[in-house]
Amino acid sequence: MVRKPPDVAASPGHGPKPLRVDAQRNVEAIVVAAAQLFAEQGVDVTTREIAQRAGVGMGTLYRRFPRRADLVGAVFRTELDACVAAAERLRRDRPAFEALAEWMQIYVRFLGTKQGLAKAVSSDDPVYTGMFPLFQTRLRPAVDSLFSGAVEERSVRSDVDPGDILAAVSTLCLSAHVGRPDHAARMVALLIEGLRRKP
Amino acid sequence: MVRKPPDVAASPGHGPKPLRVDAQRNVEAIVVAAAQLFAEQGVDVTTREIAQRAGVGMGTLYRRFPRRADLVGAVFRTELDACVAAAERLRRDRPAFEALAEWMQIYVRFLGTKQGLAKAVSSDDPVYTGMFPLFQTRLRPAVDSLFSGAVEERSVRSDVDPGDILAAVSTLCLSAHVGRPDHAARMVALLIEGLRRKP
DNA sequence: TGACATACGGAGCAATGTTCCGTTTTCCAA
DNA sequence: TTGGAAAACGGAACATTGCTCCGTATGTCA
Repeated sequence: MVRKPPDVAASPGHGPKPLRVDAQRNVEAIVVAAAQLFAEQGVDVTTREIAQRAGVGMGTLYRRFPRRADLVGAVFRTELDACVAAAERLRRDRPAFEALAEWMQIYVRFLGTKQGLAKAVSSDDPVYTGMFPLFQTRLRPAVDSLFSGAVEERSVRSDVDPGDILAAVSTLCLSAHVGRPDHAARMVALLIEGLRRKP
Repeated sequence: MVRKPPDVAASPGHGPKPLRVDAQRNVEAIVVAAAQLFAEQGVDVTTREIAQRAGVGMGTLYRRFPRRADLVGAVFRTELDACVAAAERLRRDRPAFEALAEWMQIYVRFLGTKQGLAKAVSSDDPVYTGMFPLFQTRLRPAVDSLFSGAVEERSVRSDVDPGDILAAVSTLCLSAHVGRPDHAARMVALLIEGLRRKP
């Protein structure tokens, strides 16, 4: 019953079939247009508007992204990479606890710029539901590394699941409830504090 | 541009104008039907279905609840009271920190049964946006009382805003991201732990 | 270079929130 | 008790929006 998501990334060389050049061009135009519009107006922009901005028809858009959610997912995924890179950099350059705490705040700010995606992610649409696990999958190795560093350093408790923390922080940040913009940052700080190993 | 929410509670005696008896009956039928359907199928049930279950026409439903969100809000508000009552009871019957921690877990479970309302609350529709502050307003006195008890008892830090904590816990619980059902409970426990006053 | 698979565009479909309006019911003053 | 105005009712019709269909155009390759 669940439709298979489209295989559209065009990773070099090995995929089941290369897209025709016009198709490839259009896919890229669509993702760029969607990213722009999401940033400008939130994830609720209509598919019509996205297609128009990309200079393609509805049919073209839906051929590549059979469900609206697939497009949201594609844009989302694209923006994830910088965050992973930041984690790796901190892990290398800083003491473990500091790296962990600081990356969390970076992550908070990163998600803060993505307001409006909360709705999408907390929807019960299967495609969106899958997006959150994706976040986990993608970020997990980096966060695990930060965590295990801190555990070795004996600066945080060892009885918590890094995945849980990641999920909690994401939730906190993606929520549109936050009144003052620094609310999420403070709550995350508190969470990290609860994490610190007691002497 | 923002429509005024309907004044439909029919608090005894003083309102601007009493509803006609048939109208009053229908309002109640609608709220009851909506509550049932939200519980059974989530907040996404169609207005048509709600009207049908309530045995009224679309016109009747929309006369009382000009926007779908108004109805969601009405149901939401109704379910809030039990939670406030629980807080007051705990405050009376238990040591302060224990009361605080336990109420949080009650709140977690309470919200846990309301899955699917996350979407509504994190929407950017002005009516929904106002719903979260309402939660705060309604629960705030009870939670403040629990907190100030614990602060007097010197068992929690005094530099945090109870409202922040309430918001964070709500966010954590209303989120549909939680994989295992006890995730929220554990995160909240961690938050409370971070709250505890260090010796 | 021609034939065919692939891709394109956009009109049209279905679902759903919301409005409109002719009909029915309640309420109250005479 | 009753007559009529105000309030309320029901549901067909409208607007928006995600998504599908299909006749036409275009890239690809022998």
